[in-house]
Amino acid sequence: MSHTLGIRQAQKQKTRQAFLDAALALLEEQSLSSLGLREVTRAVGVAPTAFYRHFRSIPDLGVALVDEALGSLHPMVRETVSTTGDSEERISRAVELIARHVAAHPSHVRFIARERHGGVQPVREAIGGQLARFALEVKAELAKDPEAAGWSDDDVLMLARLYVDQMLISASLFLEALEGSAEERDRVTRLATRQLRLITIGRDHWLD
Amino acid sequence: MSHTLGIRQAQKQKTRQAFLDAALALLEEQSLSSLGLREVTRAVGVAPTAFYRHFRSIPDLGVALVDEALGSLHPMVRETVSTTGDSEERISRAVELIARHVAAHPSHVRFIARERHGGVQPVREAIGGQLARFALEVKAELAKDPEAAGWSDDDVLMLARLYVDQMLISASLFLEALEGSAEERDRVTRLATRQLRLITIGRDHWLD
DNA sequence: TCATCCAGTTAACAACTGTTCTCTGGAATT
DNA sequence: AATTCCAGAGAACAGTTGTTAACTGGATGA
Repeated sequence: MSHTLGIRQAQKQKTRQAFLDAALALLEEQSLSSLGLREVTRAVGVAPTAFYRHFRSIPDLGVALVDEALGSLHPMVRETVSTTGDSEERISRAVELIARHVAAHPSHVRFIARERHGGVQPVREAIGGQLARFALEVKAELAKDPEAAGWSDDDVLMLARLYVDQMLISASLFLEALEGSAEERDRVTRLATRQLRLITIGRDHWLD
Repeated sequence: MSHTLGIRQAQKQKTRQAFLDAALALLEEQSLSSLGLREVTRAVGVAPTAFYRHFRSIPDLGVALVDEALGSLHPMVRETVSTTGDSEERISRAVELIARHVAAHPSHVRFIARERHGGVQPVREAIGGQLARFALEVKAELAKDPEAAGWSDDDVLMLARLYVDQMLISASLFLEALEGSAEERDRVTRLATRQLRLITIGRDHWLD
C-alpha cells in the first residue's frame, strides 16, 4: 500500500516530473551535454534556482531520465522473450513490442540511443547498467529454453547481448522511420524480423 | 600527380588540421552539440574569428571530422571482408582489424559512436551516409561469395547491415576496454568473434 | 494556534558565448 | 616593383551561462 502524499510532496513530484518532461522535449534536438540548467527551468516556467530543489546537476537529471526511460521496461522485455510460442512467434512478438514502444515513447528511445555513447559519463554508466540488466534477463529466459542445452553460460550471455543490441538497433531504425511513410516503417519491420531470424538460425546450429 | 601547394595554402591546411585535431581532443569528454567555437580556437591557439576562415559553423567542422574518421576506412573494410580464406579466417581478420583500428584511432571511433545518434543533424546524416556506403560495399563482397547463391538482393543487404552494425558495436566495446586490462580486451575479442561466428552460422543455414 | 519547514522567488555575480566590423602583414599575382 | 589577396588578429556587441545568498508564503506537525 502506497502512502498518500501531502499537498506539499505531491506538488514537488509534479514539478520534478515537469523538469523531466521539459528536458526530454529539449533533448529531441540536442545532446545532454549541451543542455543548460536555465534552458530547462525556462521551459518549465520556474526560476533557475528551483532546479536545485530537485537535482544536483544536469547529469543528475540525466540519470533520472535513464531510470524513467528504461526502468519500467524490464517486465515487458522479460515477457516478450519468454519461452512461450515457437521462435518465429517470439520474433514477431519482439519486433512488435519494439515498434509499439518506439511509437509510444519516441523521445525516451531517442534519449537512450543518443546518450548511450554520449558525452556525460554518469548517464552513459546508468544506461550501460540498465542494458547489462536486460542482457542478464534475456539470458535467464534463453537458459530456460530446451534449445540452450549444452550451451556454456558464457555463450548464452553472448547470445543475449546480441539480441539486446539488435533490439536497440531496430528501435533506432523505427525511430528514424517514425516520421516517414507507413511503407518505410514496414520495411524496417521486415528488416528487423529477418535479422532476428538469422540470429535465431545461428543459435539453432551453434552446437553443430 | 598532386599539385604542390604554395606556402599560403599549406599553412591554411595546417591550421585547418589543427582545428580538427583540437576538436577531436575536446570531444573525448563532451558531445559535439556542446562544443563551443571559442573553446576550439582557444585550444588551437588562434583568435576566435580565425575559425570562420575554415568552417562555416561547428556542425560543419563535425561533418569534416566524419570524413576524416570514416573516409579512409572503406578500402580496409572492403579488403577485410573480401572472399579470401574460409569464414573463420575472415572473422578473425575482421576482429583484428577492428581492434587495431580502435587502438590506433580511439578518438575517431569515439566520435563516430557518440555522434551517430547525436544532437547535430548534419553530422548524423554524414555518418549515416558513410555507414550506408559500408553496408553496400560489404554487400558487394558478400554477393561474390558462392555462399550467396539463391539469396535475394534484399537479404544480402540485410546481412551486410547486420555485419556493419556488429562491427560498430564491437568497436565501441574495444573502446571501453582500451583503458582496461589486457585480459579485458581479450574477453571483448572472444565475444566479438563468437557473435560474428553465430551470425555466419545463421548465414550458412539461411536457405534451409 | 503557533513555530517550523521548505519549494520556489528575486537579485546579483563574474565568466562565458557567437558574430560583426575593421585592420594588418606577408604571400601571390601581374 | 607594384598591386591584389586573404589568413589571422583585435576590439566590441548583446546575450547567455551556473551558482551564491537572502527572501517569502503556504503547508506541516506540535
